[in-house]
Amino acid sequence: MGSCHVFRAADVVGKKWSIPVLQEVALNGDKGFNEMFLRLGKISPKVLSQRLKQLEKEGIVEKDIFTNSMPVRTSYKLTQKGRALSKVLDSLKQWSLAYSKEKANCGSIACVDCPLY
Amino acid sequence: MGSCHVFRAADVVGKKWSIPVLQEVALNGDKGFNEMFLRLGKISPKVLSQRLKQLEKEGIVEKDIFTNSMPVRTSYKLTQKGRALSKVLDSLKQWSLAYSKEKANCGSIACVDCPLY
DNA sequence: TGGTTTACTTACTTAAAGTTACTAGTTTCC
DNA sequence: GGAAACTAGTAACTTTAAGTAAGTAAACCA
Repeated sequence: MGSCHVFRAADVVGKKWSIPVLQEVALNGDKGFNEMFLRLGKISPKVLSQRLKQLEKEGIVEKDIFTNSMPVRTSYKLTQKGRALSKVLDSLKQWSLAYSKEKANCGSIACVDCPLY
Repeated sequence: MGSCHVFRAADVVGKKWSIPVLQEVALNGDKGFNEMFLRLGKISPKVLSQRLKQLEKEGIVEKDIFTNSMPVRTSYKLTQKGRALSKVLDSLKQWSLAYSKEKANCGSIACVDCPLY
Protein backbone atom coordinates (compact mmCIF):
# COMPACT_ATOMS: atom_id res chain seq x y z
CA MET A 1 0.00 0.00 0.00
CA GLY A 2 2.95 2.25 0.42
CA SER A 3 1.86 3.59 3.75
CA CYS A 4 5.23 2.63 5.21
CA HIS A 5 6.55 6.14 4.76
CA VAL A 6 3.74 7.50 6.85
CA PHE A 7 4.74 5.06 9.57
CA ARG A 8 8.30 6.20 9.29
CA ALA A 9 7.31 9.83 9.56
CA ALA A 10 5.28 8.85 12.59
CA ASP A 11 8.52 7.89 14.33
CA VAL A 12 9.69 11.47 13.94
CA VAL A 13 6.45 13.31 14.53
CA GLY A 14 4.69 10.77 16.72
CA LYS A 15 6.62 11.44 19.91
CA LYS A 16 5.43 13.67 22.65
CA TRP A 17 6.74 17.25 22.22
CA SER A 18 8.19 16.65 18.73
CA ILE A 19 5.69 18.96 17.06
CA PRO A 20 5.72 21.75 19.67
CA VAL A 21 9.52 21.73 19.69
CA LEU A 22 9.58 21.88 15.90
CA GLN A 23 7.25 24.87 15.93
CA GLU A 24 9.26 26.57 18.63
CA VAL A 25 12.50 26.13 16.70
CA ALA A 26 10.79 27.65 13.66
CA LEU A 27 9.60 30.68 15.62
CA ASN A 28 12.24 31.23 18.31
CA GLY A 29 15.09 28.87 17.66
CA ASP A 30 17.49 31.80 17.41
CA LYS A 31 16.68 32.77 21.00
CA GLY A 32 18.44 29.71 22.41
CA PHE A 33 17.69 26.78 24.66
CA ASN A 34 16.50 28.50 27.81
CA GLU A 35 14.17 30.84 25.98
CA MET A 36 12.55 27.98 24.08
CA PHE A 37 12.33 25.99 27.29
CA LEU A 38 10.47 28.82 29.03
CA ARG A 39 8.18 29.49 26.09
CA LEU A 40 7.19 25.82 25.78
CA GLY A 41 5.87 26.03 29.33
CA LYS A 42 5.26 22.46 30.41
CA ILE A 43 8.23 20.72 28.82
CA SER A 44 11.23 19.60 30.86
CA PRO A 45 14.80 20.51 29.88
CA LYS A 46 15.55 16.82 29.57
CA VAL A 47 12.87 16.19 26.98
CA LEU A 48 13.62 19.42 25.11
CA SER A 49 17.23 18.35 24.90
CA GLN A 50 16.25 14.86 23.74
CA ARG A 51 13.87 16.14 21.05
CA LEU A 52 16.36 18.69 19.72
CA LYS A 53 19.01 15.97 19.47
CA GLN A 54 16.60 13.62 17.70
CA LEU A 55 15.45 16.29 15.26
CA GLU A 56 19.07 17.24 14.63
CA LYS A 57 19.92 13.61 13.94
CA GLU A 58 17.02 13.39 11.49
CA GLY A 59 18.31 16.45 9.66
CA ILE A 60 15.26 18.51 10.52
CA VAL A 61 16.91 20.94 12.93
CA GLU A 62 20.35 22.53 12.77
CA LYS A 63 22.31 23.76 15.76
CA ASP A 64 24.74 26.68 15.82
CA ILE A 65 27.03 27.51 18.71
CA PHE A 66 28.34 31.04 19.01
CA THR A 67 31.53 30.80 21.01
CA ASN A 68 32.46 34.42 20.38
CA SER A 69 29.53 35.74 22.42
CA MET A 70 29.76 35.19 26.16
CA PRO A 71 28.17 33.30 27.76
CA VAL A 72 28.17 30.85 24.84
CA ARG A 73 24.86 31.00 23.00
CA THR A 74 23.25 28.28 20.97
CA SER A 75 20.84 28.81 18.16
CA TYR A 76 18.53 26.34 16.50
CA LYS A 77 16.93 26.59 13.08
CA LEU A 78 15.06 24.41 10.62
CA THR A 79 16.82 22.83 7.68
CA GLN A 80 15.14 22.63 4.29
CA LYS A 81 13.74 19.26 5.33
CA GLY A 82 12.48 20.86 8.54
CA ARG A 83 10.82 23.74 6.70
CA ALA A 84 9.09 21.25 4.42
CA LEU A 85 7.82 19.37 7.46
CA SER A 86 6.68 22.63 8.97
CA LYS A 87 4.44 23.14 5.94
CA VAL A 88 2.86 19.74 6.52
CA LEU A 89 2.19 20.80 10.10
CA ASP A 90 0.44 23.88 8.75
CA SER A 91 -2.05 21.63 7.01
CA LEU A 92 -2.40 19.70 10.26
CA LYS A 93 -3.23 22.99 11.93
CA GLN A 94 -5.84 23.77 9.30
CA TRP A 95 -7.40 20.39 9.94
CA SER A 96 -7.48 21.04 13.66
CA LEU A 97 -8.97 24.51 13.17
CA ALA A 98 -11.66 23.11 10.92
CA TYR A 99 -12.70 20.15 13.05
CA SER A 100 -11.99 20.83 16.72
CA LYS A 101 -14.74 22.61 18.56
CA GLU A 102 -13.07 22.46 21.95
CA LYS A 103 -10.78 25.07 23.36
CA ALA A 104 -7.39 23.90 24.47
CA ASN A 105 -4.34 25.40 26.08
CA CYS A 106 -1.10 23.86 25.05
CA GLY A 107 0.80 25.37 28.00
CA SER A 108 3.02 27.40 25.74
CA ILE A 109 3.48 31.09 26.41
CA ALA A 110 2.79 31.55 22.70
CA CYS A 111 -0.72 30.31 23.38
CA VAL A 112 -1.86 33.69 24.68
CA ASP A 113 -1.63 34.82 21.08
CA CYS A 114 -3.81 31.99 19.89
CA PRO A 115 -6.95 32.93 17.99
CA LEU A 116 -8.84 30.98 20.65
CA TYR A 117 -7.62 33.13 23.55
CA MET B 1 1.00 32.71 17.17
CA GLY B 2 -1.90 30.39 16.74
CA SER B 3 0.21 27.29 16.90
CA CYS B 4 -1.97 25.99 19.70
CA HIS B 5 -4.06 24.02 17.25
CA VAL B 6 -0.99 22.22 16.04
CA PHE B 7 -0.24 21.30 19.62
CA ARG B 8 -3.77 20.06 20.05
CA ALA B 9 -3.54 17.96 16.92
CA ALA B 10 -0.29 16.58 18.29
CA ASP B 11 -2.25 15.09 21.18
CA VAL B 12 -4.25 13.07 18.68
CA VAL B 13 -1.53 12.22 16.20
CA GLY B 14 1.49 12.34 18.49
CA LYS B 15 0.91 9.04 20.25
CA LYS B 16 2.57 5.84 19.29
CA TRP B 17 0.45 3.83 16.82
CA SER B 18 -2.10 6.61 16.24
CA ILE B 19 -1.08 7.11 12.64
CA PRO B 20 -0.66 3.43 11.69
CA VAL B 21 -4.03 2.63 13.27
CA LEU B 22 -5.63 5.49 11.39
CA GLN B 23 -4.21 4.21 8.11
CA GLU B 24 -5.30 0.67 8.88
CA VAL B 25 -8.86 1.77 9.65
CA ALA B 26 -8.92 3.62 6.34
CA LEU B 27 -7.74 0.56 4.42
CA ASN B 28 -9.13 -2.42 6.32
CA GLY B 29 -11.41 -1.12 9.04
CA ASP B 30 -14.28 -3.13 7.62
CA LYS B 31 -12.35 -6.36 8.20
CA GLY B 32 -12.66 -6.02 11.96
CA PHE B 33 -10.45 -5.93 15.01
CA ASN B 34 -8.50 -9.17 14.67
CA GLU B 35 -7.68 -8.62 11.02
CA MET B 36 -6.36 -5.12 11.68
CA PHE B 37 -4.43 -6.44 14.65
CA LEU B 38 -2.71 -9.07 12.51
CA ARG B 39 -2.01 -6.65 9.68
CA LEU B 40 -0.43 -4.08 11.98
CA GLY B 41 2.14 -6.69 12.92
CA LYS B 42 3.89 -5.35 16.00
CA ILE B 43 1.00 -3.73 17.81
CA SER B 44 -0.60 -5.31 20.88
CA PRO B 45 -4.36 -5.80 21.13
CA LYS B 46 -4.32 -3.60 24.22
CA VAL B 47 -2.84 -0.61 22.41
CA LEU B 48 -4.99 -1.18 19.31
CA SER B 49 -8.04 -1.14 21.53
CA GLN B 50 -6.85 2.02 23.31
CA ARG B 51 -6.11 3.88 20.06
CA LEU B 52 -9.41 2.91 18.48
CA LYS B 53 -11.27 4.14 21.56
CA GLN B 54 -9.34 7.39 21.58
CA LEU B 55 -9.87 8.00 17.88
CA GLU B 56 -13.55 7.17 18.31
CA LYS B 57 -13.81 9.65 21.18
CA GLU B 58 -12.16 12.32 19.01
CA GLY B 59 -14.71 11.69 16.28
CA ILE B 60 -12.11 10.46 13.82
CA VAL B 61 -13.14 6.83 13.73
CA GLU B 62 -16.60 5.30 13.82
CA LYS B 63 -17.43 1.82 15.09
CA ASP B 64 -20.20 -0.40 13.85
CA ILE B 65 -21.28 -3.61 15.52
CA PHE B 66 -23.13 -6.18 13.47
CA THR B 67 -25.12 -8.23 15.94
CA ASN B 68 -27.02 -10.07 13.23
CA SER B 69 -23.91 -11.88 12.05
CA MET B 70 -22.51 -14.46 14.43
CA PRO B 71 -20.02 -14.29 15.98
CA VAL B 72 -20.59 -10.56 16.40
CA ARG B 73 -18.44 -8.58 13.97
CA THR B 74 -17.20 -5.06 14.43
CA SER B 75 -16.30 -2.68 11.68
CA TYR B 76 -14.35 0.55 11.86
CA LYS B 77 -14.36 3.39 9.38
CA LEU B 78 -13.20 6.98 9.18
CA THR B 79 -15.60 9.85 9.74
CA GLN B 80 -15.43 12.99 7.61
CA LYS B 81 -13.00 14.41 10.17
CA GLY B 82 -10.95 11.24 9.90
CA ARG B 83 -10.86 11.36 6.11
CA ALA B 84 -9.69 14.97 6.27
CA LEU B 85 -6.91 13.94 8.66
CA SER B 86 -6.01 11.10 6.34
CA LYS B 87 -5.37 13.67 3.62
CA VAL B 88 -2.98 15.52 5.90
CA LEU B 89 -1.17 12.26 6.48
CA ASP B 90 -0.84 11.90 2.72
CA SER B 91 1.16 15.12 2.65
CA LEU B 92 3.23 13.77 5.54
CA LYS B 93 3.91 10.72 3.41
CA GLN B 94 4.97 12.91 0.50
CA TRP B 95 7.37 14.71 2.82
CA SER B 96 8.82 11.43 4.01
CA LEU B 97 9.17 10.14 0.46
CA ALA B 98 10.96 13.31 -0.59
CA TYR B 99 13.41 13.58 2.29
CA SER B 100 14.10 10.12 3.74
CA LYS B 101 16.85 8.21 2.04
CA GLU B 102 16.78 5.26 4.41
CA LYS B 103 14.66 2.18 3.95
CA ALA B 104 12.39 1.24 6.76
CA ASN B 105 10.00 -1.55 7.60
CA CYS B 106 7.08 -0.53 9.72
CA GLY B 107 6.27 -4.11 10.74
CA SER B 108 2.92 -4.02 9.04
CA ILE B 109 1.96 -6.80 6.65
CA ALA B 110 0.92 -4.00 4.29
CA CYS B 111 4.60 -3.08 4.08
CA VAL B 112 5.34 -5.85 1.60
CA ASP B 113 3.41 -3.73 -0.90
CA CYS B 114 5.53 -0.68 -0.17
CA PRO B 115 7.32 0.90 -3.14
CA LEU B 116 10.51 0.36 -1.16
CA TYR B 117 10.17 -3.43 -0.89
C1' DT C 1 -19.89 -30.92 25.11
C1' DG C 2 -15.76 -29.25 23.49
C1' DG C 3 -13.44 -26.50 19.97
C1' DT C 4 -13.45 -22.23 17.07
C1' DT C 5 -14.17 -17.40 16.00
C1' DT C 6 -14.47 -12.59 17.27
C1' DA C 7 -13.34 -8.92 20.20
C1' DC C 8 -11.45 -7.65 23.48
C1' DT C 9 -9.50 -7.20 29.00
C1' DT C 10 -6.24 -8.07 32.82
C1' DA C 11 -1.89 -8.53 35.25
C1' DC C 12 2.74 -7.84 34.90
C1' DT C 13 7.21 -5.89 32.82
C1' DT C 14 9.85 -2.50 30.33
C1' DA C 15 10.52 1.94 28.15
C1' DA C 16 9.42 6.81 27.79
C1' DA C 17 8.28 11.08 29.95
C1' DG C 18 7.93 14.17 34.06
C1' DT C 19 10.17 16.29 38.32
C1' DT C 20 13.64 18.19 40.85
C1' DA C 21 18.08 19.16 41.58
C1' DC C 22 22.61 19.76 40.08
C1' DT C 23 26.95 20.91 36.94
C1' DA C 24 30.11 23.78 34.18
C1' DG C 25 31.93 27.76 31.93
C1' DT C 26 31.88 32.67 31.80
C1' DT C 27 30.66 37.39 33.25
C1' DT C 28 29.26 41.05 36.01
C1' DC C 29 28.41 43.03 40.47
C1' DC C 30 30.16 44.58 45.01
C1' DG D 1 38.67 38.50 44.53
C1' DG D 2 34.45 36.10 45.79
C1' DA D 3 29.39 35.74 45.24
C1' DA D 4 25.49 35.85 42.17
C1' DA D 5 23.73 35.20 37.60
C1' DC D 6 23.29 33.64 32.82
C1' DT D 7 23.77 30.04 29.38
C1' DA D 8 23.08 25.19 28.15
C1' DG D 9 22.44 21.52 29.47
C1' DT D 10 22.95 16.49 32.56
C1' DA D 11 21.68 13.10 36.46
C1' DA D 12 18.82 10.63 39.70
C1' DC D 13 14.47 9.38 40.78
C1' DT D 14 9.20 8.90 40.08
C1' DT D 15 5.24 8.37 37.27
C1' DT D 16 2.90 7.19 33.08
C1' DA D 17 2.60 4.90 28.68
C1' DA D 18 3.55 1.00 25.94
C1' DG D 19 4.86 -3.99 25.33
C1' DT D 20 4.01 -9.05 26.61
C1' DA D 21 1.44 -12.98 27.60
C1' DA D 22 -2.37 -15.01 29.05
C1' DG D 23 -7.31 -15.06 29.97
C1' DT D 24 -12.42 -13.86 29.29
C1' DA D 25 -17.05 -13.96 27.21
C1' DA D 26 -20.64 -14.69 23.93
C1' DA D 27 -22.18 -17.41 20.15
C1' DC D 28 -21.94 -20.93 16.79
C1' DC D 29 -20.54 -25.50 14.85
C1' DA D 30 -19.53 -30.61 14.98
